[in-house]
Amino acid sequence: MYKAPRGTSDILPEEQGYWRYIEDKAVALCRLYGYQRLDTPAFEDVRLFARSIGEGTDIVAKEMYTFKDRSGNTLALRPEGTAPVCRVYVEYGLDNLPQPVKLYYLATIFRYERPQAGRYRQHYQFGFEAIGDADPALDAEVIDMAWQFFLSLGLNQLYLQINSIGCKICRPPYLESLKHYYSAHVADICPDCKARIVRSPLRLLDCKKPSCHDVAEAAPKGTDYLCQGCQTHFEAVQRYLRILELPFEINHRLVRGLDYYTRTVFEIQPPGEGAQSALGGGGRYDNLIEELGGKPTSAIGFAAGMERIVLNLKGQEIPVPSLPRPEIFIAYLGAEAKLEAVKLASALRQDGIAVTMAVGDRSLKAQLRQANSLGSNYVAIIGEEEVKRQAVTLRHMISGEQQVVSPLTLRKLLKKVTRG
RNA sequence: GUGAGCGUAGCCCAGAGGUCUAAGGCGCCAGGUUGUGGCCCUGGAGAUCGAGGGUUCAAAUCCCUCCGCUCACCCCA
Repeated sequence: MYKAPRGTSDILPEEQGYWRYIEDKAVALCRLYGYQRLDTPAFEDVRLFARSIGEGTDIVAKEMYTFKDRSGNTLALRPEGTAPVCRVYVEYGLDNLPQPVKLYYLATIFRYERPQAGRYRQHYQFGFEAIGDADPALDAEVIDMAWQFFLSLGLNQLYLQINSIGCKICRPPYLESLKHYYSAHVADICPDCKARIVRSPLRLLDCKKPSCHDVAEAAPKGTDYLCQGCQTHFEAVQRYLRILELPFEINHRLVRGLDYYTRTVFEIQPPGEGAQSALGGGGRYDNLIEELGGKPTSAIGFAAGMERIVLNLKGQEIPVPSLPRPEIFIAYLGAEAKLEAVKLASALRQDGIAVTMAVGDRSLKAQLRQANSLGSNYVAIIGEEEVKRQAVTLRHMISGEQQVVSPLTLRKLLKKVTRG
């Protein structure tokens, strides 16, 4: 028997309420903040990702779904959402629009990873990017927007963490100092961290092993090494966040896994200890557009994992609106009545009313049972009696009241009742 | 890539060598009402017990291999 590939999942009708809920909130949020939707292909030239995310990152080194197509081009299923947006910005000359350009996406992301709770090989991300300005007020607006998104979903007790990882001027000296510090403490750290000293020093700070905790706590702080520009920027961001009354905290150990980040990085965490728990994260990437062939352009963005949001909505028992149900179910008894039922269903749909018609010539009892489980408020019953009288029996499923009316009257009644 | 746990009907699961022709609940179908749902009652369908091999007089149950799922590490949303 065929099964969904490892790390992928099917979103069955009964789950769709969560997804519609999240998407609706995302779209409403983007309207409020002035972001426009952008859809890009599921795959891109592999180099777009390799260059932007960083050759040394896990995502590029071992997690991309890379393939050659029949003409020999090497493509990759998108492993993140920011690079394609930047590609579009450069390719279509969006630098000619008033800046910053604000775009959002709801898209599938693909990474070849070992699946576990909240981590999949295909997942959905909602993300938004503001490209074309370095104003710290824009950082604050993006962080605010991310925070308001989760608030609008009804999620509680979230943590907002921010940090600054500097720029290409002040980060190298900091990394040197970090390496120097850790080299002096190799005896106290885990084997993974020893490897990180060379491979990805920033990640040293992120190690969750208790044994490394003290060493990381005492490590040089990136914010102490910021150049004048980055320092001023970071302070300004915090000032705006305070004005917005966002409950942020500075986490000196917050770093992010993609190479393109500069200055502000931030993450939103749910309550509890979950393993790979970040609901969303983002940051500034002031060099990326230029690296992709555009003019030097500052930008900042955010992305959230939709599956993790669903997980948290369920965990916090947040109710989501139920999906639409048929307004009326049409039951029939006998071949002649069936013809009338088909006609009535068509007429009601012309009126814009959601109709489910019974099929399969089953007992009235079975048909009503089905109407009940579909959750329709009304059932129209057409049997021999009704055919003879050119009428239908309209049953209200909540009160149980019934009346015999003409098809025309039925249409008028339903139009009135289902409006609004 | 590493480690741990788990695979019994569509779903949740009992079962721990013979009493298993595998129990129960949900769901599904039908009847209780010659044309009336939700509650209740009755009945029914639905399981190569993940696959293959082995031990044994006897395997859902013990052993091995494989496959799959889950959780954790790594890393990320």
